Amino acid sequence: MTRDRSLNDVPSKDPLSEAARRLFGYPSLRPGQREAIQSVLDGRDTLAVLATGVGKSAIYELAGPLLSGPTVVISPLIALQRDQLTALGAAGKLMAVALNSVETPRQRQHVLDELSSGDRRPDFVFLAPEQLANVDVLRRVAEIRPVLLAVDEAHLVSQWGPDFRPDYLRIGPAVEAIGRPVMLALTATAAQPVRDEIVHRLGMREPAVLVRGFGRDNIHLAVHSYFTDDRHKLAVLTRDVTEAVRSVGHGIVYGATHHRVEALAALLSSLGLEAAAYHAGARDTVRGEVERRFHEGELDVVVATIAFGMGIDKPDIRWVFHADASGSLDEYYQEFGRAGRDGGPADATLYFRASDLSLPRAYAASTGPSHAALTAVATAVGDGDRTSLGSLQRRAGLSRNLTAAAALALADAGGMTVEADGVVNVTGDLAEAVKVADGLVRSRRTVERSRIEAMEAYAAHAGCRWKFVLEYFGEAAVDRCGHCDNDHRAHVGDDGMEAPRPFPRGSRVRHPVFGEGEVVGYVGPHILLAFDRAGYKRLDLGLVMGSNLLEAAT
DNA sequence: CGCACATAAGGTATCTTATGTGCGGTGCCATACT
Repeated sequence: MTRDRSLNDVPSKDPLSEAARRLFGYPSLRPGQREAIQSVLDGRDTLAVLATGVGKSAIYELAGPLLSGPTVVISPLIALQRDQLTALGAAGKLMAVALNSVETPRQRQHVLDELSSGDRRPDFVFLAPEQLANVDVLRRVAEIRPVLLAVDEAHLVSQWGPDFRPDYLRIGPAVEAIGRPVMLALTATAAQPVRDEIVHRLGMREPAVLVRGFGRDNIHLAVHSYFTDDRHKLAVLTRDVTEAVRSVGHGIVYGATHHRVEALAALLSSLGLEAAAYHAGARDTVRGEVERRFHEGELDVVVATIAFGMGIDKPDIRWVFHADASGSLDEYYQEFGRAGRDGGPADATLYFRASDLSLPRAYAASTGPSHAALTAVATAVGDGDRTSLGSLQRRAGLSRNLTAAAALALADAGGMTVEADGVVNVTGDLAEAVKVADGLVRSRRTVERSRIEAMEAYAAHAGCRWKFVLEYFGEAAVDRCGHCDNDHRAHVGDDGMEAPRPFPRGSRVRHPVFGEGEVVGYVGPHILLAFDRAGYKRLDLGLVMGSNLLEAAT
């Protein structure tokens, strides 16, 4: 018999909040968290796009135990896994383990044994996606019969999967192999095309998609783009950094290359600031020391490449300046979003020159497996119709990742399948599959390139910048946010005339050249579209209206 | 894609301009060495 509490507890406690308090001591749940947990508890695959600071990990921390079974968490960085283990350890009531290459073989074996036969099986298992490629790990994970699989930083499926860390594309098959638990994908940023790719790649079934706002009222957006050359830009940037450190506090400068951030850090140091460089080329001890000093407030500024970010949750970063533009608005949003997490005022300023984008363009041009790699892998399959990724790698003479990326591209092209355990089955004509895969890689490069155009369009935008960002992420926005540079200038951009809006935001349209796509939003005299194949395009509304360039599609 | 740097060419300036080439971001994991 449950005790009737209606008499002494005026509003009856809801079970989620109670579990949150009992298990983790969370005083309350935020709206996004509650909906996502409920969705998972209802047995639905769930994609939660929740802004930084909402506490996404709390969703699987609570949903797993409430489903009364183990949770597998796919996490991209060992450092993040470590943070989560520490947090769960501090809560004290639940058992969490991680499997990664840092553990000694003994520790690793101990964890594996615990999965199979321990007296008490772990409530949480943290893994990088690469671990799922290990058949032993896969088997043991299957044995604990996980009830929930959570993919943290799920946008990486789309961002890193196609070439950098192809194991991100193998999560989908692995989910089937471990008994198809409920899936939960978590991210702080995903524009509509990215959401679609996450759902598709992970093989989520009719997922609930929860999107909390992308707006951050405390962050002021600005772009400076009047520079005569790079020296001029750096002169203005260093002046602004000095001023910002003096008047509001510490921040981050993002730069494009190792050499760039080293040089800038040295320059700022020579001006008397506590500045340090951070990039993946530095020794781990140096990187750790920079993180620690920044966290403890010893540094005025960290000058960093994109390596500095995930896991940095210092709340009082007052400004994020970009010495070089990011490769996409998605990345830019992630990076500047590290400012002002405490809710206090913060600045996100882009120091822009059009030539900044040449580097991202070069990366975009080389993304995905080359024709040579596709051919090498197709040839390595030979006459046999069943082989493994491991033997393909040896025969093709390519790296593990490139082999996997090429094999997965050939699988997309219908030439083969790649099973969770790495078994490759030929299912079609491989010569044909190479051609199709080439086409798929090319169209991916086109899409990557279009994302750079969106970054460029942001830099050039004369209207409200927040409106531009929010519409990019598929969110309705007011015409003037009041906290960006353009809104502070009088009568710039938006001239008050209502531009015509022939298609609702989010609706499907068809273009004679670019094919089908979705309406992202209306930016000044342009309509911003995300085409399935051609990527982001900004089209002139006058032209669109005048020539019936677009028609509604279903 | 385009910048930085190296080399070559031009014609006689220890120097300018043209042409060529390399290079650039994220991290897992396994394996082969001290």
